[in-house]
This record gives sequence, C-alpha cells and structure tokens, in this order.
Amino acid sequence: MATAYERIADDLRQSIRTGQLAPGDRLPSEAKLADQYRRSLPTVREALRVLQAEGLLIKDHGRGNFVRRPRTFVQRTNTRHQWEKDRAREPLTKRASTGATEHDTGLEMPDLVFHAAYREVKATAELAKAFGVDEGTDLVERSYRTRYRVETAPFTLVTSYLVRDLVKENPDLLDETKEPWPGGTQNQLYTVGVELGRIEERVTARPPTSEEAEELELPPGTAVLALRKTSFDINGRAVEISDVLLPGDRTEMIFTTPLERW
Amino acid sequence: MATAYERIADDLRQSIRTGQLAPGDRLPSEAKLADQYRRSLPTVREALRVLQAEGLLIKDHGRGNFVRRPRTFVQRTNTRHQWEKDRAREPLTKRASTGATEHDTGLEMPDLVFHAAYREVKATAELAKAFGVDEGTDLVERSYRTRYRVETAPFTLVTSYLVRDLVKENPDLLDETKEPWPGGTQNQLYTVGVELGRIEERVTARPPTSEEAEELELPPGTAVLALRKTSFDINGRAVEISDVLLPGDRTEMIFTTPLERW
DNA sequence: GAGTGGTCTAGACCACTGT
DNA sequence: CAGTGGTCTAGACCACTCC
Repeated sequence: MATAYERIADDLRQSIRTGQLAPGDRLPSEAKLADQYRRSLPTVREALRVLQAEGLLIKDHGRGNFVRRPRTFVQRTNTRHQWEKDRAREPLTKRASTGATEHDTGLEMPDLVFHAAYREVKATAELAKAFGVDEGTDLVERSYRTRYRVETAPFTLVTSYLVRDLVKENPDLLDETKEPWPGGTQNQLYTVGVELGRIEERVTARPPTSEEAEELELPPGTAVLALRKTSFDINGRAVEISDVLLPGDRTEMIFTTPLERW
Repeated sequence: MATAYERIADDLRQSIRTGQLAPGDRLPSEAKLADQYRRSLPTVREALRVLQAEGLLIKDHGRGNFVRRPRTFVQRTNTRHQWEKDRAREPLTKRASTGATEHDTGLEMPDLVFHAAYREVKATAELAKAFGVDEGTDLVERSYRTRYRVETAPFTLVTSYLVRDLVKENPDLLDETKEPWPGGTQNQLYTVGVELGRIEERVTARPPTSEEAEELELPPGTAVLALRKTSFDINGRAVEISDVLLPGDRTEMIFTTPLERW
C-alpha cells in the first residue's frame, strides 16, 4: 500500500503526463488540494515536494504551484576546442567578433554579460598532481561567470588555473581588465608559445553546494554538471585546468568522437 | 535572519566539513537533535532533508542518519569507441575476452552481471528523425542493464535502437540469448557490412523519473546522467541510437578531444 | 486586504533495525 | 523489546504576490 502523499503525487503526475494539467498551468491551492484529497496540508505539501524534485513542478511563493515548462537548453560542444584552436592565430579583428560560447549557443556577444576575476594562488595537492608540478607552485586563478543579458543567473561558473611561470612573459594575461580576451585561452597560450594537442573533459553530476545553488539560482533538487577540463600541449603536458559548473536542468553537452577508418 | 532549519543545517554542515562528523559517523537521533537545538522534530527533519539533498547525509530507516562516504566512481570514456572499433574485426577468441565496459572500468567479465531484452518497435517521430527514416519504420529495441555481481542495483540502463532492415541479414542479431555479443555493437554492425565513422554523445543531467529512481536504487535527490549516443557510419548515416542512463552520484564520464596540429 | 505558499509546533502512530 | 526514522494530523503564524 502506497502512502498518502505518494498516492496524491501519483495522481497529480498522471494529470501532468496526460496533459490534463498543461505546462504553465496553476494547480489548485494547497488548501484546496488538501480538501479534495481529504488529507492534511503537510501531506499535500509532501506530495508537491516529490513532484518538484522530479522537475515537474515549480513552487512560487505567494502565487501558486505551476506545471513546469519544458526547459530550453544551452549547448556546449567539444568541437568548440578545434574551432578555438583554428582561430587562435587569426588576426585580432577576426578573433574579436565571437568566442567559443557564441559558437556553441548561436548567441551574439551583446546578448552576453561576462565577468572575470583574477587571483594568485598556491597549487593544492590535487591541482599540483594534475599539472605535474610541486605542491605550492604559483598559479593564476581566473574566475568567470557568463550570463544572458536578459537573465539574472549565470549559466556557467568557470574557475581556470594556469601555472604562473608559464604565462608570466605576457603581463596582459594577469590583467583582469583585459577580459574577455579576444580568441580565448588558446590564443592566450599562443602568445606565450604554447600549442594545444589534446583536451580532456571529465564530467560528473552532483547536487550543488548551498553556495553554488544560490549563485546559479537553481531550484531545489536540481543537479549541477561539473566539468573538469584539462588542456594538454603537444608534448602531453597539462597547461590549463578549468572547473566548469553548469546548471544541470538547462545544459546539454555534445561530444563528437571521430573514428579512424579501417 | 535564516530560518530555524537552515541554521540547524548550517551547523551540521559545518561539523561535517570540518571533519568533526566523519564519513560513516552516525548523527545523534532526530529526537536528541530536536532537544539539543530546542526545536520540534519536524524542523530538525527539514534540516536533515536539506543535507540529504546536498549529498552529505544518508538516511537509514530504523538505524539512523549517517554522514555520507565519498562516492566511488564508475568511469565511462569516449576512447572506448575507437577501442571497440579496433577490435570489431578481430577473431572471436580475442573479442570474447573483454568488452568496452571492462575497458572503462578495469573490471573483469565475471564481476559483471548482464541482462538483455529484445523487442520490435515502430519508430516514433523523434527516433525517425534521428535515423532519417519514416515514422513507423521497424526498429529493433534492445534493453540492457549491467551491474556488479556484488551489488543489487545496475550502474547502467541502456536502450539501444537499430533499423530492422539494416540488421535482418544476420538473424543472430535478433536473438537475445546471444547477448552479450562478443565485441559489442560495432562488431554486430560489421557482420552486416557497416563501418562506423563518428559517434555523437549528448549528455544532460536531470532528475530521475520515479521508475528510474527505483530501478537504479537512487537515493532521493540524486540526478541521472542521460546520454543519447548516435553512431554514424562512414557516409554520415545514423545506424544506431542508444539512450544510456547512468546514476549521477557515481559516474564520471571522460571525453578526450584530439586537436589537429598547426 | 485576500489569497497564496513557507515555517513551525506538539503529539500520535507506524515501520524498520538491532539485540 | 528498545530505539530509530517515516507518516500524518490540526492548527498557528509569517512572507510574498497581486489587486
């Protein structure tokens, strides 16, 4: 025998799946649902919580509970890497027009708001291992967030690390007022003589920390996609590491793997 | 001013982060916590629910609340595709020894339990579009689940589609007792004269449906990684489509993108 | 101000786990 | 059996939204 809140949840879920409750519709108020199902208010609220965790429902304080609309996805491809590499040696005028994010999303620069911050940090054990350097080595940490101009929440948080010694020849790379750098990281590395040979991306899904949930304005129960990108130069040395955080409920990542011919 | 349950959650979260409460530790009973914080039981339970959603806590009915242990990850790479292609034309003896899952996880065949089911279905609008065929075209649907012998829950659910006409020349491909097919899908396709040229994988994170949560034995609040894999032959035709469902809390996907030299 | 969801209480009873 | 978490109730008061 299912519990009372499960039965209410099942019933409402059914109404949503059949379209009896359409996306955007407001549900009856919690008090009315309690009456309807002859259950107490907390029990009804428990049922709604289940549906919220399944992504079927949006709760809006003071307004009501609404059937969630299908999500619009932001895409992120791995073909962006080759695209960025091809442009890294192009003249400034060409590089300035669009970046890799625009390549992925089809949006234009003016649609996006970009924010960057720089910091010098010492390599943690984990980062030192990933870079193949000693713990405590000087790193440059750059934090980015990018959002649509029309929205308040960013759709990516990026924390990027470079070994300081590698980039010290180009002081512009340590100047946060120079961001967004036209042409992106691969062009930045080109200015200090580095060519990338391979990019590795490790992807996991996990619940956001409370801080991350707040910054990305994630509804409760939404996971984040955590992507650890490591860029290797043509000699196989790790030269840049980025931790990218993407809201799981509106990001689609597309990876294309070419195969060698028989 | 934070709410009561938030303050309790913050306090416990702090204890966990500092290690005052170590992974595997049991928390005081909910009644004791209620006493301690001078709050009602439901308020304490609300706080614990927050921590559970953050993946910091495991609730175990009748036993207690426990600090969650760090998760052990199952890895899934995209280098598996080239690896599988290289083996697709090898003799049976070599193909039989290990499959792509073993390549990724480092496990041996005897560690894994494999289950397959076959069904003939008509192409939905969505699948028809992805295959570039007419809606209603005959497809073969194969469902797999793979789990560790020592665990009860599978770590992948796979639903794979092939166009029936493409594989009808080899009747073994329609026989579910022949699974796991030594050498995997790429060898199966080789038997009907298909060579793969490119594989595209689209990854999203979303909350599981109630059915999926049950089948994967996911704790509440855990997301699934949903991967739509499309295999294209050397002429760019989609020949196989797989929907792969992975538990988000213990899967790491690794994608390597090689870059062309300047 | 009326209507909505959000927080909190005090307590009852049930279900699961271990001894 | 004792101790734990899971479900459910009836009701109070607060915070937000919209008219």
